[in-house]
Amino acid sequence: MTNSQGRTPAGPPRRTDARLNRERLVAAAREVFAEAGPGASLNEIARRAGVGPGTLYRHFPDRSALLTAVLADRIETLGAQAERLLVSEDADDALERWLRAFLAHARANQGMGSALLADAAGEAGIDCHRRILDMATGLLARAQQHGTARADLTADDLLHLVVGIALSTAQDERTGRPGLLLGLVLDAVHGTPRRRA
Amino acid sequence: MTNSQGRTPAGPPRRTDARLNRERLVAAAREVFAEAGPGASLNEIARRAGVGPGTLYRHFPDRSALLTAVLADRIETLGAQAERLLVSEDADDALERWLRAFLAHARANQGMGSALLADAAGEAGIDCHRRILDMATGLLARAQQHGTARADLTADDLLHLVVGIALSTAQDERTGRPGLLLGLVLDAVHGTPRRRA
DNA sequence: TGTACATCAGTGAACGCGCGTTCACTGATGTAC
DNA sequence: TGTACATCAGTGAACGCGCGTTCACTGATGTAC
Repeated sequence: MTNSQGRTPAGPPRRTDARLNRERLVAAAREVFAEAGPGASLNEIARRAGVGPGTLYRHFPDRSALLTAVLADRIETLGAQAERLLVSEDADDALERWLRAFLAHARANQGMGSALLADAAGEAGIDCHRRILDMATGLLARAQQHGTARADLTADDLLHLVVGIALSTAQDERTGRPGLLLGLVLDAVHGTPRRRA
Repeated sequence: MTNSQGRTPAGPPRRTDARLNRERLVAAAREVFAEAGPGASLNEIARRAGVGPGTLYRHFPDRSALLTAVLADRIETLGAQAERLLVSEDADDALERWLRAFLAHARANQGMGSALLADAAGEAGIDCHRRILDMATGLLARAQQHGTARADLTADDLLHLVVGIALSTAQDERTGRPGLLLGLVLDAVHGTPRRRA
């Protein structure tokens, strides 16, 4: 109420060691989730962060809170990019660029996809979902109005396809593969629906 | 060597109770894998089959053997369908029908996708992978030669996309969704690649 | 600036749980006569 | 067809493991004076 140095009620903890540990935990979680998927061991994350398991629970009441924290800065990045792209010249190109970025993030964090799509536990998870969906919706709508994207297409469909690519190529070492598959999907996005016989 | 009543060395066990239990285990595994994914508890499967855990291990040395057994009849079905479709009239339609069937199977058995694609443990898993890939390759090649499928497309790409759809819609209750997404992918399959600016 | 103290964060052993897996034993089955 | 037996399958308690989670205690930090 009085001072402002990280004193905001919803902000990070105000003690510096607490904040440091929080950062360590998120960093470790990012690593471990990337390696072992969203079901990775929380104890292992605490271990990797160099703190006791109790510390992890002090900062993050459950797995989904931790997942959300890991996702948060990725989403921040994507959000910034979306804003920039929303005012760019080529609406189709903007959509493509953003989807490629999203794919990269989803691949780097297996949890992203699965956490975002369905049973995204907790309010925070829902919020992530919503923000991603909003970005995609904005870019897609513009590509439909001022570009060549098909009208019969929802952002949700598009995200499902991209997340699918991320999931099905999760253990694929060939780096070009996901981008190639996304290219195929993008062809469908800009093509016209087949005429049914 | 002498008689033929299930005496084949690689065949199912010859005692009738053993065979019955094997069938029960596979049926239970089908259920449980469908519910909990390929990482489901083996003890739970044994429990659901009404046998002791030891019995499960007698029949299936490891999880992948069990997964493979569950997949086997699905693959049998898909294989029969592929043979029929390979001599059907419309090559494009044949590919589409088979992909839709494959998608349904992959969705009904979350394990199918992940087990088939990457770390398909063991020789049997590799074999499943190979068989599926062969079917897809045959149908795609025909659609490329006698239909309208794009030439710059591999069966592996196609399967990745379809498995991606299966994975990303795994917990989706809307039944029409996966088919719709596959429709989009099929549009890309038959469309021409975008001209790059 | 220096000190005392209340508060908040960290610790890590411990718990209960379900998992995969084993193995000594029991029991059912198929076979040979 | 009927019986004796060897073989093979089933049993399920038990083991060790790592998991998620808790909590009584310790210690560091920021604040007030």
